[in-house]
Amino acid sequence: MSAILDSALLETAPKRERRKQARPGELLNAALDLFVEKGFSATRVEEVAARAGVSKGTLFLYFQSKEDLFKAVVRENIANQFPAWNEEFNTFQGSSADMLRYALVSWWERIGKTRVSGITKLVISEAQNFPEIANFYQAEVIQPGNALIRRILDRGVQSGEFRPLDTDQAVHTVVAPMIFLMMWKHSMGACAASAHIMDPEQFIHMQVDLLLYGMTAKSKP
Amino acid sequence: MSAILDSALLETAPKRERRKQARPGELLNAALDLFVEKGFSATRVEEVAARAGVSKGTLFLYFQSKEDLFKAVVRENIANQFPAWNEEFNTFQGSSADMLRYALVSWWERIGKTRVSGITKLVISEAQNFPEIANFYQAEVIQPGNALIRRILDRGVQSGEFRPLDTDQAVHTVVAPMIFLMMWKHSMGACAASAHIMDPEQFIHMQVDLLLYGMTAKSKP
Amino acid sequence: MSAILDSALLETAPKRERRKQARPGELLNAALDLFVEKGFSATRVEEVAARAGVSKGTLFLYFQSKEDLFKAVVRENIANQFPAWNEEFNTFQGSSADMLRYALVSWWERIGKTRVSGITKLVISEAQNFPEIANFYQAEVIQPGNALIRRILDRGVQSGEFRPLDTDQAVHTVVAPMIFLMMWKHSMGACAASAHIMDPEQFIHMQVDLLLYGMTAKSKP
Amino acid sequence: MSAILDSALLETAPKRERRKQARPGELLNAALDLFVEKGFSATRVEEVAARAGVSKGTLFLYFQSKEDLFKAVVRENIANQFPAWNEEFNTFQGSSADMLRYALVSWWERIGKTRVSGITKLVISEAQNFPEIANFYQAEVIQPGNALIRRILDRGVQSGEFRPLDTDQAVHTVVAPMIFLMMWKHSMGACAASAHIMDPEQFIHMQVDLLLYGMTAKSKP
DNA sequence: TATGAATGAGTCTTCATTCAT
DNA sequence: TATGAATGAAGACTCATTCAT
Repeated sequence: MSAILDSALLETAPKRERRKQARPGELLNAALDLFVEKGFSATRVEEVAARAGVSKGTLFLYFQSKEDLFKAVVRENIANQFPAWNEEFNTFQGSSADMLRYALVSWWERIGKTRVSGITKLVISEAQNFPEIANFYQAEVIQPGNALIRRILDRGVQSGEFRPLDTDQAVHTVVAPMIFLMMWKHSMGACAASAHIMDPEQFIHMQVDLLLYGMTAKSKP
Repeated sequence: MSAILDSALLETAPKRERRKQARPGELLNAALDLFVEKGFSATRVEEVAARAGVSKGTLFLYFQSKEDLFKAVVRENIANQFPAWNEEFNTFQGSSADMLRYALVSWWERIGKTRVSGITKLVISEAQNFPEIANFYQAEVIQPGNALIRRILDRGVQSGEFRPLDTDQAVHTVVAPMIFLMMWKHSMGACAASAHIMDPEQFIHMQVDLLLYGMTAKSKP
Repeated sequence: MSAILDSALLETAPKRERRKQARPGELLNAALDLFVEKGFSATRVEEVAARAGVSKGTLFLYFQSKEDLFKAVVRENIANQFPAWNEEFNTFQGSSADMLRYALVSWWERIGKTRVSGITKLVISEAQNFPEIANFYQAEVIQPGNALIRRILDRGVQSGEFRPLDTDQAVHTVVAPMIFLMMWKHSMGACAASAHIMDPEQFIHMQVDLLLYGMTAKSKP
Repeated sequence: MSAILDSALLETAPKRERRKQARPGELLNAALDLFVEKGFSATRVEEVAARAGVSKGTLFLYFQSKEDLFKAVVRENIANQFPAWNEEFNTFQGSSADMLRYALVSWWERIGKTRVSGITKLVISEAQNFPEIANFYQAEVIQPGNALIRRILDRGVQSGEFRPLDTDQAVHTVVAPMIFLMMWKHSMGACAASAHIMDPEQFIHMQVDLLLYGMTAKSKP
């Protein structure tokens, strides 16, 4: 079939295609791509809409504002995962050391290695210019995430597996390397020259080793 | 004649004249503050001018564009330091191991711990949206910086102090932790909760120890 | 058959059917509320539809445009009353003075004191921005209304009860206070502080007294 | 000189004419025109700018927002007159009856008969949709205006010229007809057919007569 | 050199109206 | 008939850059 015929036929295709429930998902997907690629401020809602194959107005049918769109992206891709994680942790069988390692490794699988981790880089980069977003992220991601980690640490302390810890503080020691990984991946890691010099999985295991060594030793964390 | 010498000499000039000559410096200083605080895109040239005590139009007398202003900030604060470093390295007396440690420690003193390190965070955060800036930074900072480090490594290899290395690659291993430190400082490090969990000087010495261990060992870098 | 009779008959029809038939009426009712509350321009068709319990699309099934909806509101609530008034006036028994008083008092009862009077305020407030609406209102409300009043005046003049008058002009003298009342009610009258300083019924009777005095006196109107 | 030469010469005229301090005044003047003609909501800032002979951006150089522009129009044309009025009232020689008449007549001369009175119609028409404007107008125009009138009434009561009054309430009785005049002028009065049926000056004097009659009589206000 | 007035392209957001189902 | 998804033109406001003085 010739290109001419093709385009002629396509002319008759419905211009207003309706995909109903699919739309929000397509928009969220496009938004995730662009937010990760360009950041919050530099992402144009019109481009998000275009990438999702809809007009600008359609986006505002599903999301009240650009900020709202961003929050939805965060909820869809990160915050929504917390209940499942909570569930997993409730039923986890094994030592707290294994649990910590499992948590970080599976975080890497589900978040860190995917484009979703770009969201964290974005928030860190632009939080100062968008306080509302910073607060939202703090409340919906950072606090629940920290709580999840603290549960593991508390579990280990209570079982005597870990030595007594200020778990509120120790949480940061666990989380910091993960944040570093995300920053790395979406900045220097995106640069060909630097990409190979760190293996994330290896890095995570090394961090876990370090952490466990510190938390089982008798000295301060 | 360096800007630093300039301003020193002009201290004695009549105030009006001195201010005139000092304008670019004041603008660069204000720009550095604001770029570090808000990023490139979110910094308003008008605010830079206001903070320097001049009008918006005056800024464009000295700098052709916002991008040009940014480049000048980079040159003034980073690129300009390379000749001095080169000089120091030419005359450095001591082992290459000492030289490497000295390089990283003095980098921390002169760049890393100052607000200048915020520029690197900015570039990493926004490079994707401003390719021209990325290229400029690559050419004027990253490449000279890497060259400087490679000189140390080459020196060590040639003297037999270090084992044979692909120094082009090894450079990244040296630089990456420094970049990490800057990202940390200007993102998580700015957050009170995370600030205390890492001591930069200690971190640098640890990294140097690791690097030297790796580079003097018989295994691959 | 009038809309009122329609809805009375349909009371006994099955609920679903009745609702179907009732749709335009519900829309007109909601539209009247919102037009009066917010004005023409600031009223959102979507809100009208929502208040009528239907979707935005349904509204456009019954009314071609927002303007058309407005015209229907005017017809339903004002213009439709003219035939009945005409009928009443045809069969009115009594002096023309009584007739004039009756006309104004019953206008107050049926229009002035109800939310319908808000329409007049709206038209006066926004006519300049919507010439089409201004023309429509002129043709469908003002002219028939004036004609109605002129009939009374002509009747009085012909019977010798009133002195010879340029009734085209005199009509304005009769109508102006009614318009004032509507403006008052929907602007200053809505303000608590001013609400009590005028009693509409009293005002109307006073106006009628004045008018009759003027029209029966020997001097110019 | 031919049209061609003319336009050729005009090509060389500066496109960016600078009139400095004149700008805000020109913008306020254009804004007053358009606000009165179209109302607040329907007035486009771009059109205001165009009428003032400047670009959209220039308007925002002088006024932070459309609302701010409107407030400036009100201040410039109405609120600014209160100090002068206060001064006049402080030094007024004569009876309080004369003073009241003088106040209303000079109000008509300076406000009522000018396009400025259109602002009051606008506020009354759109207050419901712009609460911020309503509050502003209440605070900057209505309250000072009422205070001015109350001073006259209080003066008359204290001198015994007027009978004891609840002057807070009586103020509305004085103000209402003025508001009516403005509404009339900018709605029905703008309509050719109704324009002649009321003479504002005559109306004002009649109102004053009525008021004075009521306030000097022994009955309730 | 220094100013600051002026510009206009670009951005988010709204809403009457259309159309496939 | 009824829906509600989709559109796109329009509007307020921003800001890097230019230019007359």
